Amino acid sequence: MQYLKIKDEILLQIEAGSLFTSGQKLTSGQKLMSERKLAESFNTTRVTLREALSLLESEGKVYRENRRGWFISPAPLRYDPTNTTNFHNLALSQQRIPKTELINAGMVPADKHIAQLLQIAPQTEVIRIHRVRYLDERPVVLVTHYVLPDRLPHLLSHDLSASLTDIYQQHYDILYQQTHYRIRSSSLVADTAAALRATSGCAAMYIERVNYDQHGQLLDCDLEYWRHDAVIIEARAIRQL
Amino acid sequence: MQYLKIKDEILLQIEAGSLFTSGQKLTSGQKLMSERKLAESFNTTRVTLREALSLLESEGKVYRENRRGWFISPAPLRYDPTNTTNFHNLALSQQRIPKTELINAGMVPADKHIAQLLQIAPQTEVIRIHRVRYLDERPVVLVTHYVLPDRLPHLLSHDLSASLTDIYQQHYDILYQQTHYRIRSSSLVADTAAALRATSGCAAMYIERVNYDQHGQLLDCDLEYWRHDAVIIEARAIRQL
DNA sequence: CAGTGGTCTAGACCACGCG
DNA sequence: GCGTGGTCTAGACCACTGT
Repeated sequence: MQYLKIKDEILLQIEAGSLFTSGQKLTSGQKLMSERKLAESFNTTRVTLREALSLLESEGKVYRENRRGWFISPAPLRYDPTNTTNFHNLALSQQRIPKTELINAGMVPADKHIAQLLQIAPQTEVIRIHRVRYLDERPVVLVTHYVLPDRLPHLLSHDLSASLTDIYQQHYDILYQQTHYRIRSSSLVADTAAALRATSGCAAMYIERVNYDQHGQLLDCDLEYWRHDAVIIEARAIRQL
Repeated sequence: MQYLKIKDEILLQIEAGSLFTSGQKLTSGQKLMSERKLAESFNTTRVTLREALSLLESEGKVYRENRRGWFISPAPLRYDPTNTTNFHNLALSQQRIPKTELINAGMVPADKHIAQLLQIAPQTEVIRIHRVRYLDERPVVLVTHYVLPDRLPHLLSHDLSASLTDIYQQHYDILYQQTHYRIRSSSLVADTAAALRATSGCAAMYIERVNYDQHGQLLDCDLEYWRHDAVIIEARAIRQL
Protein backbone atom coordinates (compact mmCIF):
# COMPACT_ATOMS: atom_id res chain seq x y z
CA MET A 1 0.00 0.00 0.00
CA GLN A 2 2.45 2.52 -1.26
CA TYR A 3 -0.19 5.16 -1.83
CA LEU A 4 -1.05 5.27 1.87
CA LYS A 5 2.56 6.03 2.75
CA ILE A 6 2.74 8.63 0.01
CA LYS A 7 -0.48 10.18 1.28
CA ASP A 8 0.90 10.54 4.80
CA GLU A 9 4.18 11.83 3.46
CA ILE A 10 2.41 14.48 1.40
CA LEU A 11 0.44 15.58 4.45
CA LEU A 12 3.65 15.96 6.44
CA GLN A 13 5.35 17.90 3.70
CA ILE A 14 2.32 20.14 3.26
CA GLU A 15 2.42 20.97 6.97
CA ALA A 16 6.14 21.58 6.71
CA GLY A 17 5.50 23.93 3.80
CA SER A 18 7.29 22.03 1.06
CA LEU A 19 5.61 20.72 -2.08
CA PHE A 20 4.34 24.10 -3.09
CA THR A 21 4.75 25.66 -6.47
CA SER A 22 5.74 28.89 -4.85
CA GLY A 23 7.84 29.20 -1.74
CA GLN A 24 5.00 30.51 0.40
CA LYS A 25 3.86 28.72 3.52
CA LEU A 26 0.19 29.65 3.68
CA THR A 27 -1.69 26.45 4.27
CA SER A 28 -4.84 27.54 2.50
CA GLY A 29 -5.51 27.59 -1.19
CA GLN A 30 -1.84 26.99 -2.02
CA LYS A 31 -1.14 25.09 -5.22
CA LEU A 32 0.92 21.92 -5.07
CA MET A 33 3.74 21.05 -7.46
CA SER A 34 2.83 19.34 -10.70
CA GLU A 35 1.84 15.69 -10.60
CA ARG A 36 4.90 14.69 -12.60
CA LYS A 37 7.26 16.40 -10.17
CA LEU A 38 5.45 14.93 -7.18
CA ALA A 39 5.53 11.45 -8.73
CA GLU A 40 9.23 11.76 -9.36
CA SER A 41 9.94 13.05 -5.87
CA PHE A 42 8.16 10.03 -4.38
CA ASN A 43 9.80 7.73 -6.87
CA THR A 44 6.54 6.41 -8.25
CA THR A 45 4.27 6.78 -11.24
CA ARG A 46 1.59 9.39 -11.83
CA VAL A 47 -1.16 6.81 -11.43
CA THR A 48 -0.09 5.86 -7.92
CA LEU A 49 0.56 9.44 -6.99
CA ARG A 50 -2.93 10.40 -8.11
CA GLU A 51 -4.28 7.57 -5.97
CA ALA A 52 -2.64 9.19 -2.95
CA LEU A 53 -3.92 12.65 -3.88
CA SER A 54 -7.43 11.30 -4.42
CA LEU A 55 -7.35 9.84 -0.94
CA LEU A 56 -6.36 13.22 0.48
CA GLU A 57 -9.13 14.74 -1.60
CA SER A 58 -11.73 12.38 -0.14
CA GLU A 59 -10.48 13.27 3.34
CA GLY A 60 -10.98 16.92 2.52
CA LYS A 61 -7.31 17.82 2.84
CA VAL A 62 -6.71 18.89 -0.75
CA TYR A 63 -8.93 19.66 -3.71
CA ARG A 64 -8.59 19.83 -7.46
CA GLU A 65 -9.55 22.43 -9.99
CA ASN A 66 -10.12 21.03 -13.44
CA ARG A 67 -6.87 21.13 -15.41
CA ARG A 68 -5.44 23.71 -13.01
CA GLY A 69 -3.92 21.46 -10.39
CA TRP A 70 -4.13 20.48 -6.75
CA PHE A 71 -4.64 22.92 -3.88
CA ILE A 72 -4.70 22.82 -0.09
CA SER A 73 -8.26 22.86 1.24
CA PRO A 74 -9.14 25.84 3.42
CA ALA A 75 -11.11 25.22 6.62
CA PRO A 76 -14.75 24.38 5.89
CA LEU A 77 -17.55 26.87 6.36
CA ARG A 78 -19.69 26.05 9.38
CA TYR A 79 -23.24 26.12 8.11
CA ASP A 80 -26.43 25.89 10.14
CA PRO A 81 -29.40 25.14 7.86
CA THR A 82 -31.77 26.09 10.68
CA ASN A 83 -30.40 29.59 10.99
CA THR A 84 -31.58 32.58 8.98
CA THR A 85 -28.18 34.16 8.54
CA ASN A 86 -27.59 34.63 4.84
CA PHE A 87 -24.50 33.37 3.08
CA HIS A 88 -22.86 36.77 2.96
CA ASN A 89 -23.05 37.40 6.69
CA LEU A 90 -22.24 33.80 7.53
CA ALA A 91 -19.02 33.99 5.57
CA LEU A 92 -18.05 37.35 7.03
CA SER A 93 -18.68 36.10 10.57
CA GLN A 94 -16.11 33.37 9.89
CA GLN A 95 -13.53 35.75 8.44
CA ARG A 96 -14.13 34.58 4.90
CA ILE A 97 -14.71 36.69 1.82
CA PRO A 98 -18.03 35.83 0.14
CA LYS A 99 -19.10 36.45 -3.42
CA THR A 100 -22.28 35.47 -5.22
CA GLU A 101 -22.42 35.15 -8.98
CA LEU A 102 -25.73 34.99 -10.80
CA ILE A 103 -25.56 32.37 -13.54
CA ASN A 104 -29.05 32.84 -14.88
CA ALA A 105 -32.64 33.31 -13.77
CA GLY A 106 -35.99 32.92 -15.43
CA MET A 107 -39.27 31.08 -15.61
CA VAL A 108 -39.25 27.33 -16.24
CA PRO A 109 -41.80 24.54 -15.96
CA ALA A 110 -41.28 22.54 -12.78
CA ASP A 111 -40.00 19.04 -13.33
CA LYS A 112 -41.36 16.13 -11.33
CA HIS A 113 -38.99 16.47 -8.42
CA ILE A 114 -39.42 20.22 -8.02
CA ALA A 115 -43.18 19.93 -8.39
CA GLN A 116 -43.23 17.44 -5.55
CA LEU A 117 -41.10 19.63 -3.31
CA LEU A 118 -43.22 22.72 -3.98
CA GLN A 119 -46.49 20.77 -3.89
CA ILE A 120 -47.62 21.94 -7.30
CA ALA A 121 -48.56 20.20 -10.53
CA PRO A 122 -45.67 19.22 -12.81
CA GLN A 123 -45.08 21.70 -15.65
CA THR A 124 -46.33 24.62 -13.56
CA GLU A 125 -44.14 27.65 -14.28
CA VAL A 126 -41.79 28.59 -11.46
CA ILE A 127 -38.91 31.00 -11.03
CA ARG A 128 -35.52 29.35 -11.26
CA ILE A 129 -32.34 31.08 -10.10
CA HIS A 130 -28.91 29.56 -10.65
CA ARG A 131 -26.10 31.03 -8.58
CA VAL A 132 -22.55 30.13 -7.69
CA ARG A 133 -21.12 31.18 -4.36
CA TYR A 134 -17.49 31.80 -3.62
CA LEU A 135 -15.37 31.85 -0.49
CA ASP A 136 -12.08 33.71 -0.86
CA GLU A 137 -12.37 33.54 -4.67
CA ARG A 138 -12.95 29.78 -4.64
CA PRO A 139 -16.30 28.57 -6.03
CA VAL A 140 -17.72 26.33 -3.31
CA VAL A 141 -21.43 25.86 -3.96
CA LEU A 142 -23.89 25.85 -6.83
CA VAL A 143 -27.30 26.91 -5.57
CA THR A 144 -30.52 26.57 -7.55
CA HIS A 145 -33.59 28.28 -6.15
CA TYR A 146 -37.08 27.42 -7.32
CA VAL A 147 -39.55 30.06 -6.19
CA LEU A 148 -43.35 30.09 -6.31
CA PRO A 149 -44.10 33.13 -8.52
CA ASP A 150 -47.48 33.73 -6.85
CA ARG A 151 -45.78 34.30 -3.55
CA LEU A 152 -42.99 36.54 -4.88
CA PRO A 153 -44.30 38.52 -7.89
CA HIS A 154 -41.72 40.41 -9.96
CA LEU A 155 -38.90 38.74 -8.04
CA LEU A 156 -36.81 38.62 -11.22
CA SER A 157 -36.69 42.41 -11.41
CA HIS A 158 -34.51 42.60 -8.30
CA ASP A 159 -30.74 42.27 -8.03
CA LEU A 160 -30.37 38.52 -7.75
CA SER A 161 -26.74 38.54 -6.79
CA ALA A 162 -27.90 39.90 -3.44
CA SER A 163 -29.33 37.79 -0.64
CA LEU A 164 -32.76 36.34 -1.41
CA THR A 165 -33.55 36.44 2.29
CA ASP A 166 -32.98 40.18 2.27
CA ILE A 167 -35.08 40.74 -0.86
CA TYR A 168 -37.93 38.71 0.63
CA GLN A 169 -37.82 40.70 3.81
CA GLN A 170 -37.34 44.18 2.40
CA HIS A 171 -39.67 44.02 -0.59
CA TYR A 172 -42.28 41.43 0.34
CA ASP A 173 -42.27 41.50 4.15
CA ILE A 174 -41.66 37.77 4.10
CA LEU A 175 -39.40 35.92 6.51
CA TYR A 176 -38.00 32.43 6.31
CA GLN A 177 -39.22 30.51 9.29
CA GLN A 178 -39.72 26.80 9.00
CA THR A 179 -37.50 24.73 6.82
CA HIS A 180 -37.44 21.11 5.81
CA TYR A 181 -34.03 19.92 4.71
CA ARG A 182 -32.32 16.85 3.34
CA ILE A 183 -28.61 16.21 3.21
CA ARG A 184 -26.81 13.50 1.35
CA SER A 185 -23.47 12.74 -0.11
CA SER A 186 -23.39 13.06 -3.88
CA SER A 187 -21.11 13.93 -6.75
CA LEU A 188 -20.71 16.67 -9.32
CA VAL A 189 -21.29 15.92 -12.98
CA ALA A 190 -21.06 17.86 -16.22
CA ASP A 191 -22.42 21.43 -15.82
CA THR A 192 -22.56 21.24 -12.05
CA ALA A 193 -18.92 20.22 -11.92
CA ALA A 194 -17.91 22.87 -14.43
CA ALA A 195 -19.61 25.64 -12.46
CA LEU A 196 -17.39 24.81 -9.49
CA ARG A 197 -14.27 24.30 -11.64
CA ALA A 198 -14.36 20.64 -10.64
CA THR A 199 -14.07 17.46 -12.65
CA SER A 200 -16.93 15.06 -13.23
CA GLY A 201 -17.29 12.66 -10.34
CA CYS A 202 -15.99 15.07 -7.73
CA ALA A 203 -17.48 14.32 -4.31
CA ALA A 204 -20.13 16.75 -3.17
CA MET A 205 -22.47 17.49 -0.29
CA TYR A 206 -26.02 17.88 -1.53
CA ILE A 207 -28.43 19.94 0.54
CA GLU A 208 -32.07 20.34 -0.39
CA ARG A 209 -34.35 22.68 1.51
CA VAL A 210 -38.02 23.55 1.37
CA ASN A 211 -38.70 26.88 3.04
CA TYR A 212 -41.83 28.27 4.66
CA ASP A 213 -42.64 31.82 5.74
CA GLN A 214 -43.73 33.14 9.13
CA HIS A 215 -47.30 32.03 8.39
CA GLY A 216 -46.31 28.47 7.54
CA GLN A 217 -46.86 29.05 3.82
CA LEU A 218 -44.57 27.33 1.36
CA LEU A 219 -42.23 29.81 -0.31
CA ASP A 220 -39.49 28.15 -2.29
CA CYS A 221 -36.99 25.37 -2.31
CA ASP A 222 -33.31 25.33 -3.00
CA LEU A 223 -30.90 22.67 -4.13
CA GLU A 224 -27.28 23.15 -3.15
CA TYR A 225 -24.23 21.28 -4.41
CA TRP A 226 -21.27 22.00 -2.16
CA ARG A 227 -17.69 20.97 -2.74
CA HIS A 228 -17.57 18.35 -0.04
CA ASP A 229 -14.56 19.77 1.76
CA ALA A 230 -15.94 23.30 1.84
CA VAL A 231 -18.77 22.88 4.33
CA ILE A 232 -19.65 21.33 7.66
CA ILE A 233 -23.24 21.23 8.85
CA GLU A 234 -23.75 22.29 12.42
CA ALA A 235 -27.10 22.57 14.17
CA ARG A 236 -28.88 22.29 17.46
CA ALA A 237 -32.23 20.62 17.80
CA ILE A 238 -34.81 20.09 20.48
CA ARG A 239 -36.30 16.69 20.01
CA GLN A 240 -39.98 16.05 19.99
CA LEU A 241 -40.65 13.72 22.92
CA MET B 1 -14.35 10.55 -21.83
CA GLN B 2 -14.94 6.90 -22.33
CA TYR B 3 -15.55 6.23 -18.66
CA LEU B 4 -18.59 8.50 -18.64
CA LYS B 5 -20.17 6.50 -21.44
CA ILE B 6 -19.29 3.24 -19.72
CA LYS B 7 -20.78 4.56 -16.50
CA ASP B 8 -24.10 5.37 -18.19
CA GLU B 9 -24.07 2.06 -20.00
CA ILE B 10 -23.53 0.18 -16.74
CA LEU B 11 -26.45 2.03 -15.18
CA LEU B 12 -28.69 1.06 -18.06
CA GLN B 13 -27.65 -2.56 -17.94
CA ILE B 14 -28.12 -2.67 -14.18
CA GLU B 15 -31.66 -1.41 -14.59
CA ALA B 16 -32.22 -3.93 -17.34
CA GLY B 17 -30.98 -6.67 -15.02
CA SER B 18 -27.87 -7.74 -16.90
CA LEU B 19 -24.36 -7.55 -15.50
CA PHE B 20 -25.18 -9.65 -12.52
CA THR B 21 -23.23 -12.65 -11.36
CA SER B 22 -26.42 -14.54 -10.85
CA GLY B 23 -29.46 -14.32 -13.08
CA GLN B 24 -31.60 -12.57 -10.51
CA LYS B 25 -33.11 -9.18 -11.13
CA LEU B 26 -33.30 -7.75 -7.64
CA THR B 27 -31.84 -4.27 -7.82
CA SER B 28 -30.59 -4.19 -4.27
CA GLY B 29 -27.42 -5.76 -2.92
CA GLN B 30 -26.85 -7.73 -6.12
CA LYS B 31 -23.26 -8.47 -7.00
CA LEU B 32 -21.92 -7.34 -10.38
CA MET B 33 -19.81 -9.47 -12.70
CA SER B 34 -16.06 -9.47 -12.16
CA GLU B 35 -14.09 -6.41 -13.21
CA ARG B 36 -12.25 -8.38 -15.88
CA LYS B 37 -15.47 -9.57 -17.46
CA LEU B 38 -16.99 -6.09 -17.30
CA ALA B 39 -13.85 -4.57 -18.82
CA GLU B 40 -13.93 -7.09 -21.63
CA SER B 41 -17.62 -6.56 -22.29
CA PHE B 42 -17.04 -2.81 -22.64
CA ASN B 43 -13.93 -3.40 -24.67
CA THR B 44 -11.68 -1.46 -22.35
CA THR B 45 -9.08 -2.01 -19.64
CA ARG B 46 -9.66 -2.63 -15.96
CA VAL B 47 -8.28 0.78 -15.06
CA THR B 48 -10.85 2.62 -17.15
CA LEU B 49 -13.63 0.31 -16.04
CA ARG B 50 -12.77 0.97 -12.41
CA GLU B 51 -12.88 4.69 -13.16
CA ALA B 52 -16.47 4.24 -14.32
CA LEU B 53 -17.38 2.12 -11.29
CA SER B 54 -15.78 4.64 -8.94
CA LEU B 55 -17.93 7.33 -10.46
CA LEU B 56 -21.04 5.24 -9.87
CA GLU B 57 -19.78 4.64 -6.34
CA SER B 58 -19.44 8.36 -5.66
CA GLU B 59 -22.97 8.86 -6.99
CA GLY B 60 -24.18 6.24 -4.53
CA LYS B 61 -25.37 3.84 -7.22
CA VAL B 62 -23.00 0.98 -6.43
CA TYR B 63 -20.68 0.14 -3.57
CA ARG B 64 -17.68 -2.05 -3.00
CA GLU B 65 -16.84 -4.57 -0.35
CA ASN B 66 -13.14 -5.07 0.13
CA ARG B 67 -11.93 -7.86 -2.15
CA ARG B 68 -15.47 -9.16 -2.51
CA GLY B 69 -16.65 -7.13 -5.45
CA TRP B 70 -19.15 -4.51 -6.53
CA PHE B 71 -22.79 -4.43 -5.47
CA ILE B 72 -25.89 -2.42 -6.26
CA SER B 73 -26.60 0.14 -3.55
CA PRO B 74 -29.93 -0.28 -1.75
CA ALA B 75 -32.04 2.82 -1.10
CA PRO B 76 -30.55 4.96 1.67
CA LEU B 77 -31.96 5.03 5.18
CA ARG B 78 -33.80 8.27 5.90
CA TYR B 79 -32.36 9.48 9.18
CA ASP B 80 -33.57 12.39 11.29
CA PRO B 81 -30.94 13.33 13.87
CA THR B 82 -33.53 15.42 15.72
CA ASN B 83 -35.81 12.47 16.29
CA THR B 84 -35.58 10.08 19.23
CA THR B 85 -36.46 6.95 17.30
CA ASN B 86 -33.71 4.42 17.82
CA PHE B 87 -31.92 2.72 14.98
CA HIS B 88 -33.84 -0.51 15.36
CA ASN B 89 -37.27 1.07 15.04
CA LEU B 90 -36.12 3.48 12.36
CA ALA B 91 -34.96 0.63 10.18
CA LEU B 92 -38.10 -1.41 10.77
CA SER B 93 -40.31 1.56 9.90
CA GLN B 94 -38.58 1.66 6.54
CA GLN B 95 -38.94 -2.05 5.89
CA ARG B 96 -35.27 -2.74 6.56
CA ILE B 97 -33.78 -5.44 8.76
CA PRO B 98 -31.54 -3.90 11.44
CA LYS B 99 -28.76 -5.56 13.41
CA THR B 100 -26.36 -4.09 15.95
CA GLU B 101 -23.04 -5.72 16.72
CA LEU B 102 -21.05 -4.74 19.78
CA ILE B 103 -17.37 -4.46 18.89
CA ASN B 104 -16.11 -3.57 22.33
CA ALA B 105 -16.90 -1.39 25.34
CA GLY B 106 -14.92 -0.15 28.28
CA MET B 107 -13.41 2.76 30.14
CA VAL B 108 -10.88 4.95 28.34
CA PRO B 109 -9.30 8.33 29.02
CA ALA B 110 -10.96 11.02 26.88
CA ASP B 111 -8.76 12.40 24.14
CA LYS B 112 -8.69 16.11 23.39
CA HIS B 113 -11.58 16.06 20.94
CA ILE B 114 -13.88 13.96 23.12
CA ALA B 115 -12.99 16.01 26.18
CA GLN B 116 -14.02 19.15 24.36
CA LEU B 117 -17.31 17.66 23.22
CA LEU B 118 -18.17 16.39 26.70
CA GLN B 119 -16.83 19.51 28.42
CA ILE B 120 -14.48 17.61 30.68
CA ALA B 121 -10.73 17.65 31.27
CA PRO B 122 -8.62 15.60 28.85
CA GLN B 123 -7.66 12.18 30.23
CA THR B 124 -10.85 11.94 32.30
CA GLU B 125 -12.12 8.37 32.18
CA VAL B 126 -15.27 7.89 30.10
CA ILE B 127 -17.25 4.93 28.82
CA ARG B 128 -16.54 4.09 25.20
CA ILE B 129 -18.78 1.81 23.17
CA HIS B 130 -17.89 0.72 19.64
CA ARG B 131 -20.73 -0.75 17.59
CA VAL B 132 -21.39 -1.60 13.97
CA ARG B 133 -24.91 -1.38 12.61
CA TYR B 134 -26.27 -3.39 9.74
CA LEU B 135 -29.17 -2.99 7.35
CA ASP B 136 -30.24 -6.19 5.63
CA GLU B 137 -26.93 -7.85 6.57
CA ARG B 138 -24.87 -4.99 5.13
CA PRO B 139 -22.67 -3.07 7.61
CA VAL B 140 -23.58 0.57 7.10
CA VAL B 141 -22.36 2.56 10.07
CA LEU B 142 -19.67 2.44 12.73
CA VAL B 143 -20.89 4.19 15.87
CA THR B 144 -18.70 5.16 18.80
CA HIS B 145 -20.45 6.38 21.93
CA TYR B 146 -18.61 8.23 24.67
CA VAL B 147 -20.71 8.36 27.83
CA LEU B 148 -20.18 10.31 31.04
CA PRO B 149 -19.88 7.57 33.69
CA ASP B 150 -21.20 9.82 36.46
CA ARG B 151 -24.49 10.18 34.65
CA LEU B 152 -24.89 6.52 33.71
CA PRO B 153 -23.30 4.37 36.45
CA HIS B 154 -22.88 0.66 35.70
CA LEU B 155 -23.91 1.22 32.10
CA LEU B 156 -21.42 -1.42 30.97
CA SER B 157 -23.32 -4.13 32.82
CA HIS B 158 -26.27 -3.84 30.44
CA ASP B 159 -26.74 -5.54 27.08
CA LEU B 160 -25.00 -3.06 24.79
CA SER B 161 -26.22 -4.55 21.56
CA ALA B 162 -29.61 -3.14 22.50
CA SER B 163 -30.64 0.48 22.04
CA LEU B 164 -28.84 2.91 24.32
CA THR B 165 -31.89 5.14 24.25
CA ASP B 166 -33.96 2.30 25.68
CA ILE B 167 -31.41 1.47 28.37
CA TYR B 168 -31.23 5.12 29.41
CA GLN B 169 -34.98 5.35 29.64
CA GLN B 170 -35.73 2.03 31.32
CA HIS B 171 -32.89 1.88 33.82
CA TYR B 172 -31.99 5.49 34.49
CA ASP B 173 -35.20 7.37 33.70
CA ILE B 174 -33.22 9.52 31.32
CA LEU B 175 -34.48 10.78 27.96
CA TYR B 176 -32.58 12.26 25.08
CA GLN B 177 -33.89 15.73 24.49
CA GLN B 178 -31.60 18.35 23.09
CA THR B 179 -28.92 17.44 20.63
CA HIS B 180 -26.12 19.33 18.96
CA TYR B 181 -24.95 17.72 15.75
CA ARG B 182 -22.34 18.18 13.06
CA ILE B 183 -22.30 16.54 9.66
CA ARG B 184 -19.50 16.46 7.18
CA SER B 185 -18.26 14.43 4.31
CA SER B 186 -15.28 12.27 5.19
CA SER B 187 -13.61 9.00 4.32
CA LEU B 188 -12.99 5.65 5.92
CA VAL B 189 -9.47 4.59 6.80
CA ALA B 190 -7.83 1.50 8.27
CA ASP B 191 -9.92 0.04 11.13
CA THR B 192 -12.95 2.17 10.38
CA ALA B 193 -12.95 0.95 6.80
CA ALA B 194 -12.39 -2.66 7.82
CA ALA B 195 -15.32 -2.60 10.24
CA LEU B 196 -17.61 -1.72 7.33
CA ARG B 197 -15.91 -4.14 4.92
CA ALA B 198 -14.78 -1.11 2.91
CA THR B 199 -11.44 -0.14 1.48
CA SER B 200 -9.29 2.70 2.76
CA GLY B 201 -10.40 5.97 1.24
CA CYS B 202 -14.02 4.98 0.84
CA ALA B 203 -16.30 8.04 1.00
CA ALA B 204 -18.26 8.41 4.20
CA MET B 205 -20.77 10.61 5.93
CA TYR B 206 -19.54 11.64 9.34
CA ILE B 207 -22.11 12.59 11.97
CA GLU B 208 -21.13 13.81 15.41
CA ARG B 209 -23.73 14.42 18.10
CA VAL B 210 -23.68 15.74 21.65
CA ASN B 211 -26.78 14.72 23.55
CA TYR B 212 -28.53 16.29 26.53
CA ASP B 213 -31.27 14.88 28.78
CA GLN B 214 -34.68 16.29 29.62
CA HIS B 215 -33.06 18.60 32.20
CA GLY B 216 -30.55 20.03 29.75
CA GLN B 217 -27.68 18.06 31.29
CA LEU B 218 -24.97 16.72 29.02
CA LEU B 219 -25.17 12.93 28.70
CA ASP B 220 -22.94 11.59 26.00
CA CYS B 221 -21.70 12.10 22.49
CA ASP B 222 -21.51 9.78 19.54
CA LEU B 223 -19.40 9.71 16.42
CA GLU B 224 -20.89 7.93 13.41
CA TYR B 225 -19.17 6.92 10.19
CA TRP B 226 -21.78 5.97 7.60
CA ARG B 227 -21.17 4.44 4.23
CA HIS B 228 -22.02 7.52 2.23
CA ASP B 229 -24.64 5.86 0.05
CA ALA B 230 -26.46 4.27 2.98
CA VAL B 231 -27.97 7.34 4.59
CA ILE B 232 -29.81 10.54 3.84
CA ILE B 233 -30.33 13.15 6.53
CA GLU B 234 -33.83 14.52 6.73
CA ALA B 235 -35.05 17.02 9.29
CA ARG B 236 -37.45 19.85 9.93
CA ALA B 237 -36.46 22.95 11.82
CA ILE B 238 -38.12 26.05 13.13
CA ARG B 239 -35.70 28.88 12.73
CA GLN B 240 -34.93 31.29 15.50
CA LEU B 241 -36.03 34.68 14.25
C1' DC C 1 3.94 27.47 -27.22
C1' DA C 2 5.46 24.67 -23.26
C1' DG C 3 3.84 22.20 -19.60
C1' DT C 4 0.07 20.44 -17.18
C1' DG C 5 -3.75 17.60 -15.95
C1' DG C 6 -7.24 14.22 -17.93
C1' DT C 7 -7.58 10.04 -19.89
C1' DC C 8 -6.30 5.58 -21.60
C1' DT C 9 -3.52 1.24 -22.74
C1' DA C 10 -1.53 -3.30 -21.81
C1' DG C 11 0.37 -5.43 -19.14
C1' DA C 12 2.08 -7.40 -14.08
C1' DC C 13 2.18 -9.43 -9.18
C1' DC C 14 0.12 -10.45 -4.87
C1' DA C 15 -3.09 -11.46 -1.15
C1' DC C 16 -7.36 -12.72 -0.22
C1' DG C 17 -12.34 -14.71 -0.81
C1' DC C 18 -14.60 -18.54 -1.96
C1' DG C 19 -15.62 -23.04 -3.31
C1' DG D 1 -6.22 -23.62 -5.72
C1' DC D 2 -8.60 -20.72 -8.95
C1' DG D 3 -10.24 -16.37 -9.77
C1' DT D 4 -10.82 -12.05 -7.91
C1' DG D 5 -9.95 -7.41 -6.44
C1' DG D 6 -6.05 -4.28 -4.88
C1' DT D 7 -2.14 -2.27 -6.35
C1' DC D 8 1.49 -0.81 -9.38
C1' DT D 9 4.41 0.09 -13.72
C1' DA D 10 5.79 2.57 -17.88
C1' DG D 11 4.48 4.38 -21.06
C1' DA D 12 1.09 7.36 -24.51
C1' DC D 13 -1.94 11.17 -26.60
C1' DC D 14 -4.71 15.18 -26.23
C1' DA D 15 -6.98 19.39 -24.63
C1' DC D 16 -6.43 22.93 -22.10
C1' DT D 17 -3.93 26.62 -18.86
C1' DG D 18 -0.91 29.95 -18.19
C1' DT D 19 2.64 32.79 -20.04
